[in-house]
Amino acid sequence: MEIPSKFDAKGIESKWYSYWQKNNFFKSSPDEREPYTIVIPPPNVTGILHMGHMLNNSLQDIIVRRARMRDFNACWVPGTDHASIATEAKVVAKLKSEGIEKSDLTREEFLKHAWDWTEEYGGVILEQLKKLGCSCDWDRTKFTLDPEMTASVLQVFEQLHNDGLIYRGYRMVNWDPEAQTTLSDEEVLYEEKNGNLYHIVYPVVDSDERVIIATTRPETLLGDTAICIHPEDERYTHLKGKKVSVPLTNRTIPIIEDDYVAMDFGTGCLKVTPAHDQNDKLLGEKHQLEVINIFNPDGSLNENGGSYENLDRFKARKIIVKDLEAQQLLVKTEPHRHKVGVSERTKAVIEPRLLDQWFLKMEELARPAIDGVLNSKDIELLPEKFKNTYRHWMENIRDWNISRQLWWGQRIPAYYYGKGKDDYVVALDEVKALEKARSKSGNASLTMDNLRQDEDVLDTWFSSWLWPISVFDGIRYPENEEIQYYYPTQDLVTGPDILFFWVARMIMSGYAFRDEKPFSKVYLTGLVRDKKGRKMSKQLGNSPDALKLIKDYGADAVRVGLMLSSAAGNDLLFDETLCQQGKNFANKIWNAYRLIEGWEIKEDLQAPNVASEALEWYESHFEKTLAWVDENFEKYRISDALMSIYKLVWEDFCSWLLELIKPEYGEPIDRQSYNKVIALFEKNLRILHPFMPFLTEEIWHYIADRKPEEALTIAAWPKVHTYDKKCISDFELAQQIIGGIRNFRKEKNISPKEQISLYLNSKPANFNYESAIVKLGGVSEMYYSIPPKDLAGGSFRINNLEFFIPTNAVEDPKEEKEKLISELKYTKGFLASVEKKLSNDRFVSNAPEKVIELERKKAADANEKIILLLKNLESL
RNA sequence: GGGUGUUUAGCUCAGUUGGUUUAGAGCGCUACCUUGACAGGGUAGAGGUCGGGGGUUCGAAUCCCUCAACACCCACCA
Repeated sequence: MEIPSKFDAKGIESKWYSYWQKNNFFKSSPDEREPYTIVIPPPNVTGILHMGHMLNNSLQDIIVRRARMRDFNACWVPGTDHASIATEAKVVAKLKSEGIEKSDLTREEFLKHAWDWTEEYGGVILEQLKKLGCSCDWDRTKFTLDPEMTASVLQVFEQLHNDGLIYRGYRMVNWDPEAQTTLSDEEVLYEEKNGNLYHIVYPVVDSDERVIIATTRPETLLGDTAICIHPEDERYTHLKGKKVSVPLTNRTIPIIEDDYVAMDFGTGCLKVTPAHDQNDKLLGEKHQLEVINIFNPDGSLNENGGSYENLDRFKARKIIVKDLEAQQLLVKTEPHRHKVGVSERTKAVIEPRLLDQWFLKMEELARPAIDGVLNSKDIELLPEKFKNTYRHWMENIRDWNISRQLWWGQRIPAYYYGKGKDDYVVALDEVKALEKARSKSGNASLTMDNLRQDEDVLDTWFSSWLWPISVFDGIRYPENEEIQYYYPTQDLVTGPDILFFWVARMIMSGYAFRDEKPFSKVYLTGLVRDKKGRKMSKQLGNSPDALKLIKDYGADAVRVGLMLSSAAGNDLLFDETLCQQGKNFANKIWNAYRLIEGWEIKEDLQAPNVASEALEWYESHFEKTLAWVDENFEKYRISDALMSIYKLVWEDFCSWLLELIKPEYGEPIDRQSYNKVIALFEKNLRILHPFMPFLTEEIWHYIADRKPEEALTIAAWPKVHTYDKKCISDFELAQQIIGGIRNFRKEKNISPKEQISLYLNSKPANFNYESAIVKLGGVSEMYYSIPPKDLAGGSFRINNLEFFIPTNAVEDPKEEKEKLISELKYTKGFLASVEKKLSNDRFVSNAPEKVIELERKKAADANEKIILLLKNLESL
């Protein structure tokens, strides 16, 4: 069969992916083997594959595939996240483009749209993962809004509420006026913005005096309920107990004192707006101030805004500033650069707002999660540097606001039956709620009509924090066979940006609901950045199209490209040329096979020495490399593992082994060498497979006609055997000598085709692999003797061996001399540094024996070499 | 403002508890090679006073101090 000279990934990827699926290689169910479980960090259901997904899912696939080959029961659970804010924002935007406002829809109508959207786009990202080669058990695909997932979430809510950990609180929350929802602190971004510091006059009541206050938000003066000064601020002490009138209103407010005020900022005098600022709220509580809310949910002013009612907050600000100016109550406007909180999703400026919210107490939940990661090492966090960040966050953990004013998500299972603060019950459904409400209120005549379910939904993370448990339905059925078998999972691979949102909370939920860690190891990948070091994001448009990369280079090449540059936990500067490198590598492997496949085999031919020696060396070298690869895998140094395989295949297998066993053009190869080289090539394919599943499976089936049960995907990962270390070091010497000959040829302009003679004074003990030197060095005659005196030629040295090659090309003894002198200079310098150490008494008395011995050997070798070089110089 | 981390070849990074030659890899670069696996290739080579300064030590890229640049996280003084 004719094999094309260039490897083309396009034709084979879907072929092998469906082959794997058809044969159920990715399916897992509990059996007698040891499980190896990974739950996928569920991507947003409406998301599309970006570089971050490519990186962390490639990593997971590599780990899972290797585990599968090592005869673990590998189970990679896929799924998607409903991502309430992100998805709802997308649906709202889509409806808007169709002329539909969310506010015109009922909850049910809106959810219908959202589900339609989910059904249309929800499978896309999972299909994209298949293109990348991800070996997930697709029959297990979960979605965080699946009925059984929702049931688990509600059950957990009820349980935590019963335990008194969930409570309602009137809290200052981050309000997004555009999405009209609260945001968690993590969803607020702070941006440096140019603003103004407005100096506003507050006239003191019954006095001619005026107090000047600096603020960045003049419109909030409508909600001011006090002015605050520092008790020791002499500029203002005489105003104690007085009142001021609020400009543009007819209200008067007290002057209070608190050392919270910074005397050196602004005018040292602070306006207090308890309804719209966290710190002001605390001040207000302390001094029992009135709370005046001046905003509507959409950020416009409400009835407390007086004549400014219904104006948008920013419009109101402008007008208020103008009005203040007109009344000469604005004394100064100075530019002020400060950070403003904006919504991560909508970019709207956050408005702090007091609202009834649901909170989860975290301190108690955090305790075992702190211990498990930091003390008992029950969970390993890689790389370790994230432990500090983890500790810092966990030890200062704050209660979690779990309610969101959205529709897309699990609706909070709280039902109100009366007007009182505690007139509500938490129940899994309406029927149970009614029952509970009747008994709690003592009113048996309550009906469904009296019940009103809370309007809010739960934070998305409140469902994903249960992910490793709920995908196996371990919340509802804690004793089920699957959760018992697969939990705890092995590895979690994700980005450091969600260490707190998600990872820490999963750890807490694992200990809380199963009394056991959710995973043994957390592997945090770096963020993918572009060449300029910027984080890849849709906004910047600097993220390459993941699917286009796969199309252009092939999935294997993209995987290799990503892995080559991703040291654990370090950010990864992604450059498309890495994919080209991966593609070149795929082609190299492809052509290595093409070479072997093209050989004619002759059955009764004796294997030449050069081939059997080289094969023997590669066998040992493979074992040594494999041991190193395994070690790197254990440490999650996937990049290093790949690099050593890359070099093994490209350099050792292709450039050394194949070149050595390659028969002369047109000549056949013996059966024994052929079988061995094929067997070794197959071993290469096995360890390459987790990285490059498509290419390797393709070649695997080219090599032989194989049944599905012999597929590479389920073949065994090789076990490390003992190997011959001497054989490796002897071959290394031969490699150096061949390098020396090649260098000599280059310097003397001797064509690689021209055969040479090689002289070596005498044959040293470890001088094996002569056949390799002869073949790759282009040596026709090898002499173990001193070359005849009058023979023209040149010399070079490897370690302390001196080689001589006769050639007429050497015309320039001056050049030869210079070379010797520079070699001598280097060696002398080196010897001097070694002798300096050895002549230092303190070194000799303090350093370990082994180190000293080593230095002595260095000195002896250097001396020997100097003698050799001097002799050469003399003879010139 | 508080914290964590990074700084080694043109680029991206290793360097495993301080001691194996006077620091390594991949890519890139330079020169030469190419009808016979692969130019998506081969061979050889050049390239770094390990961010600056100070200290500990017989010995420092590695430990300590200090300065600088950069990155990220946490808090949010109106």
